[in-house]
Amino acid sequence: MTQEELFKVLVAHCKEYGYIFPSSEIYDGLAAVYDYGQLGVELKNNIKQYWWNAMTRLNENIVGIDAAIFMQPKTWVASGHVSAFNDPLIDNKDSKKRYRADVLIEDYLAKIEEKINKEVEKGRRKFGDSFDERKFRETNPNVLREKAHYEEVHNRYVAAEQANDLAEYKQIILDCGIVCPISGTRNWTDVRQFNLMFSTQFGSVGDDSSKVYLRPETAQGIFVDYINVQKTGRMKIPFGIAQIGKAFRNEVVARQFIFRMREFEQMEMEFFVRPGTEMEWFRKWKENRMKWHVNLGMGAENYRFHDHEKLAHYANAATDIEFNFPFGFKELEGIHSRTDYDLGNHQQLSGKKLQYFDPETNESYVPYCVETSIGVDRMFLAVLSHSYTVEKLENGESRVVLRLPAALAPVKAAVLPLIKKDGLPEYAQKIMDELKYDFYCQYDEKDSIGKRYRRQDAIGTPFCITVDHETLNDNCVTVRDRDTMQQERVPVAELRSMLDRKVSLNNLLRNL
RNA sequence: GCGGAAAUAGCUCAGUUGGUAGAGCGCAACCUUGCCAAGGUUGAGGUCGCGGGUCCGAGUCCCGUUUUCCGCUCCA
Repeated sequence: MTQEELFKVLVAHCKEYGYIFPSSEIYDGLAAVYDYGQLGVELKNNIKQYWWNAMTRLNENIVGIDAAIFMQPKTWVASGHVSAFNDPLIDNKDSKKRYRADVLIEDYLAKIEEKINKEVEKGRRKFGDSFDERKFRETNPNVLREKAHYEEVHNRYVAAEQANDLAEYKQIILDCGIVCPISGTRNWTDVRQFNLMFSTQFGSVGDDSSKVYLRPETAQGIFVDYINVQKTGRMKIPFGIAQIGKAFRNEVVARQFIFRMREFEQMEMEFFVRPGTEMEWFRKWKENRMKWHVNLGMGAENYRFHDHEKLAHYANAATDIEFNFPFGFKELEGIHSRTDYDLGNHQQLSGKKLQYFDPETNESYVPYCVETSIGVDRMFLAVLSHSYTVEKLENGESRVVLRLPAALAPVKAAVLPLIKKDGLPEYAQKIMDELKYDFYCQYDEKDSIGKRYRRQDAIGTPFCITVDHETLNDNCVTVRDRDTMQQERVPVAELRSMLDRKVSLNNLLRNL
């Protein structure tokens, strides 16, 4: 099976077994929006819990918050999202290429400047030492013509930008005869606004002043709450704030199943440090986060770092942890050294002091910040795509099995009476009642035992507990392992401790 | 947003030159059944993605539209 085929089969498997459904499917769905089904939500919750506990329980200096999705709109001015997430885009119908309309016009303006400079250079060569550049610029007819044109276009462009007049953008492009660099034609579509932030009306009577955004990242909730947490939690630098929550981006193209969705969930931790120590912490968190991933046992070779060479304006170091997805190595988690960009901007725009007095150095400063940011949905996809296997058995049949890390598996154990009579179902039900407080278990008495094993394999249940006639005498059950299909006889009284050892999240955390 | 492909039962799919909607698996009930997708009986489940058009008649032909996949494009 090729990787591409595997991906398709995986999507079908997710739907068939209640992991992931297309959202609102009875109404033909909604592009790139998915729902987590009855098993998907369990796996997702386990992933979140593994992360949350690793952050907040294993690190005494990291606490969690849950900030609101709605935030005061100024937040997104300070963060840079309002300017960075708004693009007027235009397509060339011949080359099928898409451009930012403002960039096309700016490039055109730059070309006029170039022309003017060339004229000036020509003049300089012509007149030699007696060349008066200022006078030349003010009198040369070619320069004056180009300059007038530049100013006209520039003024129209600035006006269009301020008024956000998309039709005017297009008119400028047409009037200037700007062509597509690829096709060389002027066959343009209309200019459309692509706002990557979702907005909605706050309050039931809507006007522009009540427009709010759905947060495009959870991090800003941490930054605006920074001072509250630091003061009320008596936090000493270095310390971190962790958060799990939904974020929303109106992606131009959202694809590849749950890899890029318009509504997605992030697990972010912002670690605040003394300026100058951020690279040390950046390295520590790189190491720490990789350890968290590898600890799941999905193979260290399936992860790699990808250091950013081109850094975002807020960062002085950045790396991705990439995972080997069915469609190649892709970003799973980002680790960024964000300097004091966010807190600094919030301090400036809000006018509230966001400084920390460091008793060790006796100085006040805006802390620097190292961020770890992972997509829950991407993590889910990584776990699921890695776990899905089709296995050839000795008898020639094939078996579909989800080799999920046991601590993340939705159902930890299935309790199965070998047959549906002779008191076996009743005994099995008693075992269910014993285990259900600690582990999510499923009871199943329908169909042959073999079929029930396969059903549990398909949803990734690590263990099947089978009650047979002998159980009634010796109080022992058969425990069948999902991966090896090996069976072992275990006293009923020891089931709980056995499961705790093999499938509990705490045990996984202990290995970190 | 552009180009290509696709959409029929819960799932995977068949459906001939346009002529009464099909299979396997799954699901429910009962019987049978002693460890790796057993067998039997019965049953439920489809306005063929949606909307128009052509035709005596459309799952099938034409147009539009929605969603998905692949490729561009975009990507804090």
